[in-house]
Amino acid sequence: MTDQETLGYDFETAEPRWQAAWERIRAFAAEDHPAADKPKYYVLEMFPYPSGQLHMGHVRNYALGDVVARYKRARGFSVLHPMGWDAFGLPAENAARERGVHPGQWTLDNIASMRVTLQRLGFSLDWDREIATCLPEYYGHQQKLFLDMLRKGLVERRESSVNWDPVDNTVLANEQVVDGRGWRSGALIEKKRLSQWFLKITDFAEPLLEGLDTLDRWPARVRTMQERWIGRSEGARIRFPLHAPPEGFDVDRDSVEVFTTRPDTLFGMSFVAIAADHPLAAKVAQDNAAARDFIEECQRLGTSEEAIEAAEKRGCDTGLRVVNPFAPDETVPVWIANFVLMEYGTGAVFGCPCGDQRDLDFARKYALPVRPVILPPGEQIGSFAIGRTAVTGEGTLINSGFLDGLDTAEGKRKAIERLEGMGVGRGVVNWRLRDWGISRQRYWGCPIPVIHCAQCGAVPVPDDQLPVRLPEDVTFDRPGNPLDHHPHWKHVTCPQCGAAAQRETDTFDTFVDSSWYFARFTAPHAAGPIDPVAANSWLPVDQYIGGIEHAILHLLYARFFTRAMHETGHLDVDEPFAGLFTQGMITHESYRDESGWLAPEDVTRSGDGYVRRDNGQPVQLGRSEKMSKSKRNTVAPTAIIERFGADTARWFVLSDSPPERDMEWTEAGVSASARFGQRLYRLVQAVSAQVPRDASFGEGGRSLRQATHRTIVAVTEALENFTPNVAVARLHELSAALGEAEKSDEPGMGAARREAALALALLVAPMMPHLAEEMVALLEPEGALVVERSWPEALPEFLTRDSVTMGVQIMGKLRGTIEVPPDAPSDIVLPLAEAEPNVARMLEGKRIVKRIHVPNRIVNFVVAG
RNA sequence: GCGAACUUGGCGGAAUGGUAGACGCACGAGACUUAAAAUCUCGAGUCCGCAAGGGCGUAUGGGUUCGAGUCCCAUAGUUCGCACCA
Repeated sequence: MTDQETLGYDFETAEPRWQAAWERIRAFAAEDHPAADKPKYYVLEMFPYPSGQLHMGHVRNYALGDVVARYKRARGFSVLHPMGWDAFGLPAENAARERGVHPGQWTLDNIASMRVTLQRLGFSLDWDREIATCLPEYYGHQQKLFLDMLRKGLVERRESSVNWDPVDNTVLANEQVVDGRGWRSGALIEKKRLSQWFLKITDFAEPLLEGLDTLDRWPARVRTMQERWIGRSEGARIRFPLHAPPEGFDVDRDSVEVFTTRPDTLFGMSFVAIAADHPLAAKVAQDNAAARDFIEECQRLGTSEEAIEAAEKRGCDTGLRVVNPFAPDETVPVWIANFVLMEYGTGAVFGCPCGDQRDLDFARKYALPVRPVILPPGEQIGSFAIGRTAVTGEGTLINSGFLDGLDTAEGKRKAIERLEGMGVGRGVVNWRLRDWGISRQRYWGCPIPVIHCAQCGAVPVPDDQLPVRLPEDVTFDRPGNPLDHHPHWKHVTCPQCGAAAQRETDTFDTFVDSSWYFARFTAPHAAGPIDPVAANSWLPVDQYIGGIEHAILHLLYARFFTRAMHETGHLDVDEPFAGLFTQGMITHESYRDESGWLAPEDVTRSGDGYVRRDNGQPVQLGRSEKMSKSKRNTVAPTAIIERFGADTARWFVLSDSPPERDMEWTEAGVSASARFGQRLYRLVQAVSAQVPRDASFGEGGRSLRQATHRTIVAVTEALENFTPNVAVARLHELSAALGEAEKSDEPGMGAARREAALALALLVAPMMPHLAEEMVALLEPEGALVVERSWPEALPEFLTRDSVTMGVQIMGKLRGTIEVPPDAPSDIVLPLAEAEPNVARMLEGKRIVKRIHVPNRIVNFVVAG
C-alpha cells in the first residue's frame, strides 16, 4: 500500500490539476508594466546554477519567495516573480572534460529537468519571462552593456596575476588550488601575469559605501560586511628615499611609497616591507638569489588572500635601506614580506612593531628594533615596555620628537601636516576595494566583444555584429581555453582598419551574468538589453532572497553594475535590491560505516541507533551538516514530491526553523507535515459535510471566532516579518481550535467553523497552495480560485480580550499569576497581586520597598527585610 | 590569518527588556482496533518533595537593570566570506 492510498487528500491528482487551473487563467503572468491602480511588488530569488538536480536549498529559497509572492498578490499588489538560469560556469566545462558532453548540451539538459521540478513544486512563477544566461539572446545584450561601459570609461585593461598550472598549462580558479597545487595535475602552481579586463568598481567606492545607508531592509550584518569589504580608511601616503643606493639603484626613482593609517607612529618605524610582486622586489631579485628564491616561494602561495594571510609571516632582507623623513639620521631596512599585498594601498608598508601586532611578530622573528612610541592609558613612561603584545589601541605618543605628548588623532593630523610640508607625503583616503577583474580564460562564458589589432589596439566589436557567439564545435581533449584552440573562430579582421586581427578569447566572469539579470527580467524580450520604462517601473526588486554566501561579491557587483547601467543610460535606479533576505542552509544527519558515507535511504532507525537497510549492520551517526554529495546526506526534492507531494515539501521547509537559520531535514518532520495537510483536509471535509453554506452566526462560537481572527492577525504579522515558522505554529493552533469545535453544539458554531475553515485555507495558501485550492473548493464549490481571492481580514470585534493573565514577581522571581481586566489600572491590579495566596505568603514579614506595575504584563515587588 | 554572524529541553524552535520553553518532532500513558497502521486524549526542562511548593536553568565568566534568552564586555564552539566555485 502506498502512502497516499491511506490518505484522504490525493495530492497526486490534485497538484497537477490546480497547476493546470492556474496556467489556464495565467494567474502568475506579470504585466509588462505594473498595473497603474495597484502598487508593484517585485520578488526575486537568486536564480540557480543548473547543476543537474534541484536540491533542498533551492526548494527552501523558492518556497520562501513564493510565500512572499502569493501573499503580496493576495494583498492586492501587482507582482513580478520571474525565474531563470545562471547557466555559464566551470562545472559545465568539467563535465565536458570528464564525460565528453558538450557544455551547452549538458547545461540545457540540466535546465530542462530542473524546470520540471520547479513546476511540480507549484511556484507562482511567470515562466514567460524565463532567461538563461548561456543563450545569445541574453549574453549578446551583456556584450552591448559592456561596450557601453567601455565607451564611458568604466573599463580598463591592465595586468594582473592568475594561478597558473605549469603542467596542465591552464589558469586555475582559487578553488582548484589545493594546498598550493593544481587539483588535477598536482603540480605546484605559480602566479602568472596576464593582461585582463577590469570594471572600475573603485570609481564607485564612495557611492557604494554611502548607498548602504539607504538599504534599511537589508540584514545589518550584510551591510557591515560590505562596508568592511569596501574598506574606506584615512591615512597617508609617504615616500621613503633610498639611503646610499647600491649600483643601479637611484635614491628617488627607486624610493618606496607606502600607505599607512598610522602616520603618527612613524618615529617607531623599524623596517619597510614590500610585496613579493612589488616592482622594487623584482629589481632586487635580478642579482640577489635569496630574494629571487623568496619571491618564487611567495608566488607559490597563489592569488587567494586567504592563503596569503594564513601563511606563516616571513620575509627576506633586500639589503636596501630607506630614510625616515622624521628622523633623517636613521635608516631602516627594506624587506620583502609575504604578508604585504600588492593589491592593497601601494604594495608597501612601514613596520612599526610598537603599534601593530603583525609588525611586532615580524620584528621579534627577525630581531628588528622595537621602539615604544605609544603609551597606553594608565601606563608610566619610565616603566612601560613592549613585550609580545603591540599597542593597537590609542594612547599618548612618546619617543616621537615633535609629536611627543599628543594623542593618536592629533598625532595623525600633525604628522600628515608635517609630511605635506616636507613634500614627502600627503593625507589620502584609501579603499580596500579593488577593481573587478572580469577576464576568464575559459570557454563556457560570455565572449568579451573585443578584437585585438596590431595597429588599432583593442577594438570594440561594432554593435551591429553583436552578439559575438560562442562557437559550438569545440573540443576539450587538451588543456587550456578551447576558444584559443579553435581553428578559425578568433581569426578575424579589424573592424577599424580591416587588417588581420584576433578576437579576444577570454570570456566574462560569470558574476557579470548575474549582475543585471534582475533588470532583464523586467522586459526579457526587449530588443535592447534593458527596456528603461519597464526597468524603471519594476525596479528596485522589493524582496530579494538568497544565500548568505553571496553577502559580499554578487550583491556588491550587482549594486555596482546597476550604477554603471544608470551611467550608461540603460535605467535610472542606483540600488537594485530594496529588500534582502538571506536564508540558511539545509542540513541533514550523516551516516557512515567502514565502507564510507551512506545515503539516508540506505539506513533505517532501529532502537536507539541506525542500521543499514541491506544487512542490518549498525551505522555510525555523524553530526547534522550541510547537505553535500561527498557526505551523501542529500535528499532529492523529486523523491519527496513523489512520496508526499509538493505542498508537504514546501510546508516542511518553511515550518520549523526561522528562515535565516540553518534547518535540519528530518524524515519525521516531513511526515508530520504530510499529516498536518491531511488533518486540514479532514477538518474542512467535516465542515463542508456538516455545516450548510448559509449557516448563520448567532450568539455562539465566539471563542472560535476569536481564535480565527487572532490567527489572521498573527499569520499576517508573521509573513510580514518573514517568519513563516511562526505562521505555521499559529495555523496549528487554529486547526486545533477548529477540531475542538467539532464537539460543540453551541448555536452558531457551524458558521464559526465555516469561517475558521475558510480562513485556514486562505492563510495556508502561500505555503500549501494546492491544498488550499482543494479546501476552498470543498467549502465553496462554485467559488473563485484561491489565487484570485484577496487575503482575509480580521474583524476588530473579535480581537479584544476578556481578561489578561499577569505574572506577579517578588524581586524579579515569578511567585504567582492573577487574572485582571485588560488595561486595569494599578489601584486594582496591585491589591490583587498582593493578595495572591502564594505572593501573600512570601511577602509575610517583608517590607515592600517598591511596586512595579507594567499594565497587562507584569507586577514586581521589591522587598526588604 | 582577517572580516561577519550564530549558540534556548532529548531534537527543531517561540518569546516589543516583563509569566522562558508557544508550536512541532521524538518519547511515555490511555482510548479506538481481533491486531497493527491511522486517528484522538493526557503527560513531560531539571533536581528535591506524597503534595502544596521550592532550588537550579537560555554555551561559559562577568556587568547594567526593579526585572536579562533579549543590552554591554570577555571567553569557547560552530558557520559564512576572503575578490577565478556559484
